[in-house]
Amino acid sequence: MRIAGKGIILVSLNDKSGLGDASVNSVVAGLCASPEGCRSVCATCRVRLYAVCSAMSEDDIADLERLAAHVELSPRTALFQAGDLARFVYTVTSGTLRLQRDLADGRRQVIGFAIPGDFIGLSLDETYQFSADTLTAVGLCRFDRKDFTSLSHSRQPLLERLHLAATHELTIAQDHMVILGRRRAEERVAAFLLRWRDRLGRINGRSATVGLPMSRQDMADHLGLTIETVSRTMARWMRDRIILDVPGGIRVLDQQRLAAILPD
Amino acid sequence: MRIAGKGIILVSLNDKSGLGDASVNSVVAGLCASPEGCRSVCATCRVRLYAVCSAMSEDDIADLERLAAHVELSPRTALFQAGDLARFVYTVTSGTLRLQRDLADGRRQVIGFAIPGDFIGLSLDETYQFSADTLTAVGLCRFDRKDFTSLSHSRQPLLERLHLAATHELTIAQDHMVILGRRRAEERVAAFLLRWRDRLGRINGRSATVGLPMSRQDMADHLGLTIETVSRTMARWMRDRIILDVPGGIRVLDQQRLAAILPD
DNA sequence: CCGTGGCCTTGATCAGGATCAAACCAGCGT
DNA sequence: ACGCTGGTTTGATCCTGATCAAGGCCACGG
Repeated sequence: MRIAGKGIILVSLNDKSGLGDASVNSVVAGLCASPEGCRSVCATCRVRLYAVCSAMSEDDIADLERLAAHVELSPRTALFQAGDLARFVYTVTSGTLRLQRDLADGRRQVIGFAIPGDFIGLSLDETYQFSADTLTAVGLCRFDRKDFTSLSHSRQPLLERLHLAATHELTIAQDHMVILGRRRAEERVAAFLLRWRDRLGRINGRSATVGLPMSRQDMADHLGLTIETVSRTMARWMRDRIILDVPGGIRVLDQQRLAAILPD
Repeated sequence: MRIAGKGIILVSLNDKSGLGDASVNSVVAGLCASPEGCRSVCATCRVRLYAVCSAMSEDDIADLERLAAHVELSPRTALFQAGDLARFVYTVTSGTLRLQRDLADGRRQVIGFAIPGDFIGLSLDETYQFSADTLTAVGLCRFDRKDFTSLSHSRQPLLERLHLAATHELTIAQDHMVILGRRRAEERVAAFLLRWRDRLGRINGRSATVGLPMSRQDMADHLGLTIETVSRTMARWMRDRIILDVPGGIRVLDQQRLAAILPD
């Protein structure tokens, strides 16, 4: 587990699976006793240049830092649930989260996955419109939503950057609508792998090895498929030497053939 | 056809179907000779209170008006195509447009429909990410994209309103992901009818009669279904007296049963 | 009045992916 | 080593919605 800046506390807000690592939690708690998280240090932040914070000048970043608290979460922990009062907004500094909406009868749609640099909590409403859960250990920079909103209204570059992020998200969402509405199963999986690889590449540097911290079920719920269809599709590609199974992910062996599955 | 304010020109930028009404076009052209559209008059604008313009004070609205040109389009006309250089952004003042993305092999995904008050052209990119076509006669308030962007940077309330619009669109898009990814055919059609009714209700006032300016094919391409499935589903509801066929749309007879089709 | 073209509806059949079921596998605690 | 557990793979069968095909309806124009 990565230990950042000054003092970090592990907060396991809502550990559904019982996997919370109480020992690590208590060890680190000695460094920062507040259960509300610790002051963040932008100077050492690894995602500062990617995140919305990049809009802030050296002078202004101090004001942002004053609002920020750093939070670390264990894997498989709920950050918030759809319908919860939206007190906070977040910037992801490390790890991966799953964002999803649920229907009353148990069906899920995974709206997306959040990775370092992503901003979580864009919403008009007083409540969150989706749930967010960690897949891995996750580091977050947390802001009070109301404070953050008023700061964005007094620091225009931040508002501009926020608007940019929202517009970008919208384009992604429309892309995904095409996948869900008009692509066949094989195309959906191929599109997902290629895009996920690109996204990771933008922060880690491009690599044929693609980490997949989400389960097959998560991928299925993201792509509007069943776990069996996702599993069969990828198994076929492994037999065909298009991808290779590696622990915690896959390696793309034949980018050409994978991309060729997608018309347009 | 509605004739607004001072002088209006009908511009048929790219009439694919040959349905452009040349006679009306030339009649109205006498009032405003410029093919680039005419000056807009915000004072008489019917959507001013709903649209992004609502952010502007009485004083500032003059600056917005200076950038605006009013454009009227015939039914079944292309406003822009995906990939075109994004010169303009628009506010819809009347009528309905279809927004869609196309795959190389002819499959379409209708991203959404734009109605009065909607803002079209939110995009990071220099090119449009989707195509926009009129379904009915449409009135638009047109702005040069670059001018509009710089105005929004000097008039913060406009930027805030724009950001609000983008965030709202994002929520709508996420809703639609659930429909496309996890809803069955019948649920998709029910969700569409109920939401479309709500949207129209917000500008026209609530009514059991719901105008459907889009074709069955458009609905199918919006919902990730085929035209036959949409047709069959609605035909069944008509037999069951849940909805009634009226020219140009439907009437909701049994809101209860329609809503009951949707879990959650 | 009839022919034509668009769109919509309806019926028959098909298939892609879902569902059902069982086996597999790795990690983990005992 | 053992058996549990949760996720994954694989196989057999089913079903929803797609596809294929025909016919209906209506607005237009000759």
